[in-house]
Amino acid sequence: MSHTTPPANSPVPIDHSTCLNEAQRQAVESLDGPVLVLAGAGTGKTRVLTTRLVNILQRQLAWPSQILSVTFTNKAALEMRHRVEKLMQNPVEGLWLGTFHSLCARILRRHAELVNRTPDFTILDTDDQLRLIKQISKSENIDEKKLPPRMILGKISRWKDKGLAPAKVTNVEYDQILIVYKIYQERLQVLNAVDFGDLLLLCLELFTNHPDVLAIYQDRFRYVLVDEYQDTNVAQYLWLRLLTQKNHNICCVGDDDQSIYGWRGAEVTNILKFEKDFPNATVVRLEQNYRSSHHILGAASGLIAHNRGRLGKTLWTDKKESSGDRVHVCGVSDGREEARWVGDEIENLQRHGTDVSDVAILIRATFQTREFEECFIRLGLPYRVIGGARFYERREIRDAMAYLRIVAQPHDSLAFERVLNTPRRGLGDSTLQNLHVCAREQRIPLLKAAMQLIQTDNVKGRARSSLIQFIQDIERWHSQVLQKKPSELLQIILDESGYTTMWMKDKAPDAPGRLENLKELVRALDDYDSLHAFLEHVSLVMDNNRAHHAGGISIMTMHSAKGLEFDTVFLAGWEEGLFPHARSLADSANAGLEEERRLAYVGLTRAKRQAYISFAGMRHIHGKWQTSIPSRFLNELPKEHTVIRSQSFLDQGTTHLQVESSHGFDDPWD
DNA sequence: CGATAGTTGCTTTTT
DNA sequence: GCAACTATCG
Repeated sequence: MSHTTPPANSPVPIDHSTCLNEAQRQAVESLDGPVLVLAGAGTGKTRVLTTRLVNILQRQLAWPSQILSVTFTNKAALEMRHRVEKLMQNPVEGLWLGTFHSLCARILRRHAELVNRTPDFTILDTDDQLRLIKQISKSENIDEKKLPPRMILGKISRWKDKGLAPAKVTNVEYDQILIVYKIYQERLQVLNAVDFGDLLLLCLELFTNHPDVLAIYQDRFRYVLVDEYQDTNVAQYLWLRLLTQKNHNICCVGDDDQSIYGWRGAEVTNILKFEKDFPNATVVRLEQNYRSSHHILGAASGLIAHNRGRLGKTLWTDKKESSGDRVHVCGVSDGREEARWVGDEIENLQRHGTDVSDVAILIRATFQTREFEECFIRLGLPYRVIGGARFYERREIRDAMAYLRIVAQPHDSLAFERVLNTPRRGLGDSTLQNLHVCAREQRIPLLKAAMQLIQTDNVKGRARSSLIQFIQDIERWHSQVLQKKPSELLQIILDESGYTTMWMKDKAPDAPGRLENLKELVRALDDYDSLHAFLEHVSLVMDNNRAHHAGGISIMTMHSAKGLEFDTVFLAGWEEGLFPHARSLADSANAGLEEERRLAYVGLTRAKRQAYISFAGMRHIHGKWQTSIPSRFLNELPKEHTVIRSQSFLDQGTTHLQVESSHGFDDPWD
């Protein structure tokens, strides 16, 4: 067969015959009732979903705005829209296409008053959340050693993932955390803010408490489509169930073997019990893989077969055994050598005509990017880090963002607090305490409290004049929000507040870099006409697609590689402790291990033609050298699909890797 | 209040 | 190896 999989970003007309048999095709195209497409990696799940979407549009069964399509990332949503428009040969206006979070935010803003917010509520990020939790912990006299804020936040987030508001939590075991949860929710309401979990939780509450509102959306969305269903959590499941109760036209696609977000509250059980939850559901199973070569598929299948508790699929391909090489496994001495080996291999591929933008390096943890970056810069290889060290999480960017927030939304107390004394203007802890007391007593935002305090003489001396100045500044900038372009306004704020000066005077080695980043932010703001649009974009999308259009080798975590495919894939750092990660083994029997194995499966199946796996004998972690032993996953790869390659230091004595492979891969230092 | 030096603890993965 | 917190002094 001459079937070839088109690159993810170049849509082609859908060839139904290659993806689906006749019965399956009918199920997908009949468009009536619930459908679950259960399929393995590389079987074209997203294409099936697109087919259905285009079918609905072409048959004009529904207006675009009557279709709700949920994808896992905003990037995937954009891509899907792009494909649909290509196939429809027209822009499609009004289609509701996005992530659960962005779609919920859209609904919530329309009914904000019903969840005790105003339509311009702020969406908090992790940093803001932690700050709040810390404040509450302190005022409740909770020992941060025994109950770290991170852990409290984690627990609260899990509750939200399950759709549990404080009143619904029954687990007495965590009574202290529950108290914090209650206060936290109250504080969010006062702040006119929501966090990520709230977007779903509040939307769920909105639907349950206001049947009239729910009815609007049930009528509106005649068709609902969901991608990556195995990664939905309970809240998302409940949300979908409410929405589809009327029309029952839900179509989900997913693969239980690719469920890798359990730590974030995703429930594989959602996909396992689909038929029970949506009666009369048609289940379509796709098992022919169109992506990977024979050996890659064999290696991945052999690996995932070690998991219990899966629906069980046998992926097959009609690609010939000769169509590709075995998976190469290579041991190296340390992280630096690993990077050099990968760099050498890529240069080799380049010489044989491979385009490096078809090559990806997939890693377990983000710190692994560094050595590859250093090496590729030295070799002059073009690369891009995807996800990685996030731009919007850097301190200077967050400070600048806080300035924009307080100027755009004067009630945003968290932003106010962040920049009150940044740069230093003599408004320290005591002034802040003062403001907090005043704000809490009258239930007003900090900025309002500040305005009141300067009318009285509760604040004296230098602090007083500083505060007056600061308030005047904010008011002036606020009055310019609609007049100036967002990028100009930011430049004005940064200069007038003394923020730029602060970093220019700073003699720390990273200060110039931070100034660069601020410039970059001003540049990014140029693409937006409204400050509010930008702030919404940042809180929901958060991804940094600056490097998006540049080609080059992609470096990313296996988690962010989900849904993508590459000609050649390097999987680095297959060592016990790193992959499977030590922390994932600690909890819940072998559930953590199985999720790691699924992650390995996801990683391997990203490759179309060639996969390389490497492991290092030592790694430089936390400034200390640590020896490591090869990952157990290496032993689980069927031997007939792998080939072991040795590298420099291993050359002399390490053919024993092969000889003793019945015992597995030994620690090269043994 | 702010600057500085010293101390801790941490890094799994992300919408 | 770094960032974020803490103690101490001016």
